[in-house]
Amino acid sequence: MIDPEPAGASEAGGRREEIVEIASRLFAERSYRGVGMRAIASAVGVQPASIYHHFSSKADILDAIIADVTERFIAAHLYLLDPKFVTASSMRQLVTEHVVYFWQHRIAEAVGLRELKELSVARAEHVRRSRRSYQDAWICAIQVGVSGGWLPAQNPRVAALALLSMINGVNAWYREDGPLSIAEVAEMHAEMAVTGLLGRPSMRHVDSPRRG
Amino acid sequence: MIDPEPAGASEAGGRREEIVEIASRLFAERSYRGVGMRAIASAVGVQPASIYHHFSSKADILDAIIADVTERFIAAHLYLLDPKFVTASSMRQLVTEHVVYFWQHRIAEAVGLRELKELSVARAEHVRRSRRSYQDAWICAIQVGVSGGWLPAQNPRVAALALLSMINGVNAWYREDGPLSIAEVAEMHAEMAVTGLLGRPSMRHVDSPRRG
DNA sequence: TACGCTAACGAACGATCGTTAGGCACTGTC
DNA sequence: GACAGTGCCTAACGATCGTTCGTTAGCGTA
Repeated sequence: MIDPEPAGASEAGGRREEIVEIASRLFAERSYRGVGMRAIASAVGVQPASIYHHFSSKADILDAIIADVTERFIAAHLYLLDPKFVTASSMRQLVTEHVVYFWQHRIAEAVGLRELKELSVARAEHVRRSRRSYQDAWICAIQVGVSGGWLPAQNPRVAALALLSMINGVNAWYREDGPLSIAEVAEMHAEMAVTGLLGRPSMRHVDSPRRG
Repeated sequence: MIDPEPAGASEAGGRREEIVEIASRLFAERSYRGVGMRAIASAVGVQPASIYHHFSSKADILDAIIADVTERFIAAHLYLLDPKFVTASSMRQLVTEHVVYFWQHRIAEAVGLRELKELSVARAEHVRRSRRSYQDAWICAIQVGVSGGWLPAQNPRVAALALLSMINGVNAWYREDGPLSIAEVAEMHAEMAVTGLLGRPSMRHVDSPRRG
């Protein structure tokens, strides 16, 4: 039973991964600025100075947390919104996978959402651009559906942003000890999104808004 | 032209209101922990110590920002969800007013959303309870609509939370210099919510979710 | 003139912040 | 057996944090 990583260290990865994992949990709970290097070090079971053997700065830890999580999902799923092949079915699939993925990575996603401004300007802009491309793909896909006559959405841009708010909001209220699995919630959202939010009966009565 | 409040001070209120207004803007931009008393004081045009004549602590300023904004809207609009009188029309009205109100108070709402944990436990719990009662009223109202047969929502709780995520998410993407007024966006959301998200055609095919 | 109140001031308190310097123990390689 | 590299240590750096101190100028009232 001679284990070179006696306690806490989740598995093979080593200290760097362990620091990322622990720091993201702390950042998610108490915010980036609310957690000092001493708190991270103490949670890892190490002295503050030792962290600087694995990361060049505190912001570098935040980088490592946010870096891929957001972009990996987008890069891997953008094809489902390809204007040439998008269908109601592929939209449904994407909504489902989006909800499940975001829940599975909820800690990093929460940090990425909350602490984006703490990143260096270049890094933050990169993440923002990535998100923007995902948004735009959704808008475009819905536009295609409207043009093709199989989606009656009134305003593709507003519909897309409302849809994304809806599915990004799941993490804010879903609890694992509730009556529904995340997969069930995801399917419900796919259903609400594609046949409900985007596919409502086209009675399109645009009455005049109250203020310009 | 002898003005006792020469510069910046928005109007009658006096220093206290001025500090609340400036601090909420700073907190929204750089987060609660990212803004020191010296920064607030400097933005107000005063020495740090002077702020303690108006507030007993930094957290007290945050209290003043978050205190009413969240609860005032809820208290004023909860009647629209009264189970005995709720209709599709009153739901539509509430969604519209919700979106407009939240946009008009977007700075305080952003701070209230982001920095809720920085509040004292009692204060934070009070706000959470208030939000919860609003949520529950929505769930109950949708339930009434389903029972009454005029809302085909599949799961009232999930539908309500999805709806709230959708309308709370507007502030995250809406920009005033875009092509749509906030009133127009609000009306669109009311339309999407009531005739789309909640009122989709009842083809209710509940296929088995992938994972338990 | 004396008092009390308000709103502000400059200066400093102890604590904590992110970070760095320098050294010690261990490991594998020449 | 010397050497470089790794991982961690103790100790401390200067900066900034929220807050408190004692004081003062201005104003209204007795």
